[in-house]
Amino acid sequence: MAELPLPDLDPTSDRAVFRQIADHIRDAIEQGTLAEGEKVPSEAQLMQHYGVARMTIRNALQVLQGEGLTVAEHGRGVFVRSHPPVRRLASDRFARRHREEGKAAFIAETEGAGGKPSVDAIKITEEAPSASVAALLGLTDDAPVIRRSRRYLINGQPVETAVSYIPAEIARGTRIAEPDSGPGGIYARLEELGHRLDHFVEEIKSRMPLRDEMRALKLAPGIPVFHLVRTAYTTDGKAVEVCDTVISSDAYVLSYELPAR
Amino acid sequence: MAELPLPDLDPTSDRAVFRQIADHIRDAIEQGTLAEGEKVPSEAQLMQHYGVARMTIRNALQVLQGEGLTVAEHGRGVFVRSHPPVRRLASDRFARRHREEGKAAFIAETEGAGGKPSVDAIKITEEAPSASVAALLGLTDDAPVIRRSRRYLINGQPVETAVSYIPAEIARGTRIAEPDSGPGGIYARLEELGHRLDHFVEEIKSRMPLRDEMRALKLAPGIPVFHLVRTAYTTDGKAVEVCDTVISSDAYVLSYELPAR
DNA sequence: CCGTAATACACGTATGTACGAGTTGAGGAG
DNA sequence: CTCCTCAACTCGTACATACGTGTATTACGG
Repeated sequence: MAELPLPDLDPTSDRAVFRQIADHIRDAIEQGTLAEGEKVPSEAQLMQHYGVARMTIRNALQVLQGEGLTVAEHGRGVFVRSHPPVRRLASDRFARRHREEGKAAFIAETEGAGGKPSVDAIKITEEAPSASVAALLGLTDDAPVIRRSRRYLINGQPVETAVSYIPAEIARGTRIAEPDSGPGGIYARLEELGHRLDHFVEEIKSRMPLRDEMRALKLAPGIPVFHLVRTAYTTDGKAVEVCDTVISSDAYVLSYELPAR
Repeated sequence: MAELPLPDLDPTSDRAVFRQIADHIRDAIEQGTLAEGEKVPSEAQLMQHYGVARMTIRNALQVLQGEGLTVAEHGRGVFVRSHPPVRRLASDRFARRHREEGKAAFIAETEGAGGKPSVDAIKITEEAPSASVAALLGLTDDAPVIRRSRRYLINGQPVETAVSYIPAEIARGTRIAEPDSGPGGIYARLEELGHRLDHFVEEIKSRMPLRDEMRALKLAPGIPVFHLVRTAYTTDGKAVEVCDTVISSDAYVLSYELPAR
């Protein structure tokens, strides 16, 4: 094992021992002494080095894991998280010119960046919308919606789950209610149906994933998600779609261009 | 103490005991049985209820804390996190019409939402930019920048830290290099100096806060941050400012409007 | 030479104990 | 009645121990 030069504890410090240890390892990571993917000394080694109990070491390691700096692999060790190549989700990804090329936004964007896109777990149902979706779509209580849920993967790695809601009055019986929505995706279909799209509004939250999201996106502990809700408006000001997506925050950087006017 | 009806453990389950306990409490929170701000049963009570060791209870509580669902208060108990009123950070906040009203974006926006804005810890220095800032500003190696760092608070609660970088060639000796940048903020000053702003590009990451950020924003464990880097471009395509901000994710929802064209 | 079984090592889960430190409320002193 | 002290309760930190489960290496037998 390559010797990692860790400082000794400062017994005069007020700072808890396990925090001091976490600080030492964090510093080593931030300064590159411990490189990405490299193995952090084992619990036993750290116990020996610092002369403390295992619980203290585990507390320290848990701090780092909660910060998303390390991942523990059962039976193998604790490793410095390697940050996967981050993709940029650009604000013009729904521009009509892309749609007219016949590809859905995700496919076009991923292939353009040299990745192999795939879509997974497509489920389509018709149901009553939640209160918040109904409000965004401007629907009355009992108007049903078509619900399209699916999962996006890049090179087999899940990166995003998405659920679209379209008023059933618009989508029922059209290709929007089929698993394969055809070239250009559902936005192309909506325009063909005479709903000329004018703009989108995206609302972005950041939070820790729920249990299900952690599973669906194969997220390591300490990795938050973007929760993005996009509403599509037509030129006559009507909302025709709401898309609720959860995006792994280490797969993407979001990018927006804003006019200064 | 109001009795919280928690299920018993399932001894046949593969799921670790502390995870089962975390699941029970999480369910109670999600179903509203445990309301926001309410006290989770104490460690001693949970030990008694489940008949397990304290470490097992603490592991369970730590899971929930890592998910941002609860906060522990030393000497008082563990409480269901209450989500503060979330504010919307709109994409038109830097529109010229706002600037011309003579208020900086943050002040105008916060007062509009009925909060008391304040700004804190203003520090201005001149220094050599980091490689990434230099690249965004299109500067050569040794061209210095003016660095304006500050912290924004709403009703005394810190919500955002921001650091702006402006080429020293532009800002040196102007009001941009003073603590009070005057009405309309530095964007107003830049336009007065003949740098007519055309558009901004914002890049958004989501991640767990670093130690310093956690302190500066008074963040509870389990709360991620937005890391937003905005670059301001003039009509002749030159970058004149880079603003690097870290925003508490439970203070804000970001909102953007995108054209469909 | 190869496959398999034993082994060492890694983290995961759980028990029990002890003491420290912040908060709160009850009860006694003034 | 008020103030203060103290006890009780809370979470925070740290120790010691034991066993489970997954991984990788080594040694041995075929």
